[in-house]
Amino acid sequence: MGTRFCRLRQHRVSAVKSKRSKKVARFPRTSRRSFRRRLPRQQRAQITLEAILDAVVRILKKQGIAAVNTNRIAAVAGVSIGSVYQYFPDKRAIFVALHERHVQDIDRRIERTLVEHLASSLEGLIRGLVDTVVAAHSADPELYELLLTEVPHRGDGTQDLSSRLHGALRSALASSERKLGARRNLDLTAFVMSHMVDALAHGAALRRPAGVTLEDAKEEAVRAIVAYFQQA
Amino acid sequence: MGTRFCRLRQHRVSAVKSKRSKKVARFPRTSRRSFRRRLPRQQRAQITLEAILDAVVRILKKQGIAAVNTNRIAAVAGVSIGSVYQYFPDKRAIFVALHERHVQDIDRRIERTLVEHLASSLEGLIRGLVDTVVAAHSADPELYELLLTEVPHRGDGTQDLSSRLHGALRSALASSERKLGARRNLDLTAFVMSHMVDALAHGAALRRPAGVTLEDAKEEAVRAIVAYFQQA
DNA sequence: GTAGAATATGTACGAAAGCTCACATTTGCT
DNA sequence: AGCAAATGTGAGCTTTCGTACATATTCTAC
Repeated sequence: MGTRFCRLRQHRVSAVKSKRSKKVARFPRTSRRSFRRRLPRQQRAQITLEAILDAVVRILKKQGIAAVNTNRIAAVAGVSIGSVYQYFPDKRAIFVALHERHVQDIDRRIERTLVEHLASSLEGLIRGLVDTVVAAHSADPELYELLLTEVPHRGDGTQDLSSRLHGALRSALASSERKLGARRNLDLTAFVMSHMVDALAHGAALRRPAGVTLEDAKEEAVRAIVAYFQQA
Repeated sequence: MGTRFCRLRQHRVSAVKSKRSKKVARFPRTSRRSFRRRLPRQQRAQITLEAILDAVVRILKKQGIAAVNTNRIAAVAGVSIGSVYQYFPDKRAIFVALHERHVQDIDRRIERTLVEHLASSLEGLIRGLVDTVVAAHSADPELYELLLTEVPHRGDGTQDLSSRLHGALRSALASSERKLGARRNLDLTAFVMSHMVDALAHGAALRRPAGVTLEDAKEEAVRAIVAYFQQA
């Protein structure tokens, strides 16, 4: 019963329902509704929006993707179905927004890490990034796994984790403090390093083989990335 | 119009449809139908099954995931909707089977590569694996991307590419021909290398930054993995 | 405090999609 | 040929999606 999780916000029930005019001209089904309906301008709208996304997460974790339908989302969020469709054009858009929220969370973490390591050695930066990505995935591994495998989310590249890391590493490498030999291709180096950070941190957090501790995996990941960077 | 792609196999239309007894006891909706309905024993059943999976791929590539519904799958496969549900308990299971088919394809390629490189140097093996995985992803990058992002597929770990690579690399490393220092943890080394192969090959095939050629990316991937392995 | 904008409600409903089942057809086997 | 098992069929039932809209509540600005 999802109602246990409803928000406490209460809504008065309308005392009177007027008769509806039947046979109204309906919105044609063929029109494309790929836009988000309404942008939240007030804080309560933002709360509603978050409640909807949180509801999806709860249903997903407790009952699986098959149980996620729009009516249940509304019920668990403690919101009417009408409100759901005021912010999302369709069910799929809800999933995309959920992914976006997750990606933005990781983005913020990476940004913070970059700032913290402006003066660090390259190894320090690498270690910081690995820690950050591991932490991001470890915070809620179950959810992360579900988002990755069960929830469709459109692969438009730009919201891909390693492409964010690529940009971060590229500028870090380009900064005069940490020069790399002129012979090296900046993009190529950043490409390899970003995919290594992503994959190894992800693997360390979620796909560790038996007999390998998280600490060992993180340390080895850092060693591998540094080894690559320092190769002759 | 999906019908253009229908199989040519024709079915006679029943001349007479008997009246159905109304109000029959329906299959209770609550019962779990997580099993595959029927196992194909004859060749035509296997053909039907493949036709269904191929139909999904065609719809997916031409019209996107939103257009993939069970009725259309049946139509494009040139099969009745009933046949679809004789082999798959639900729509989701079709997606899972599609993933399985893909994973098995990659598995076969990896197995072949391993056999081919039984006598090769480690670098040769690494290069072979990178080539193989890149080739597997390059064969149909669009489909691969769709499968990964749009098509839900349940993440049960074992069908994960890098865990297959892990096993392969672990035994390759363990073979007496290519000893690694006793100080090194076999699982840990295989863990890092498998994730590197997977991520870098995948990245090289599908997520290459502008200005980096496929060849460069592959070569750099091999260099990075070898550098890790050879580090002091 | 009041007007107007923004937000929320929820029933009713059409369209589409998921899925079932009684029956028809084909195949393998003797 | 003939029978059972395997396979295939498709009308139609059930569920979900998403819309419409009249109405109710809350926020913001003045």
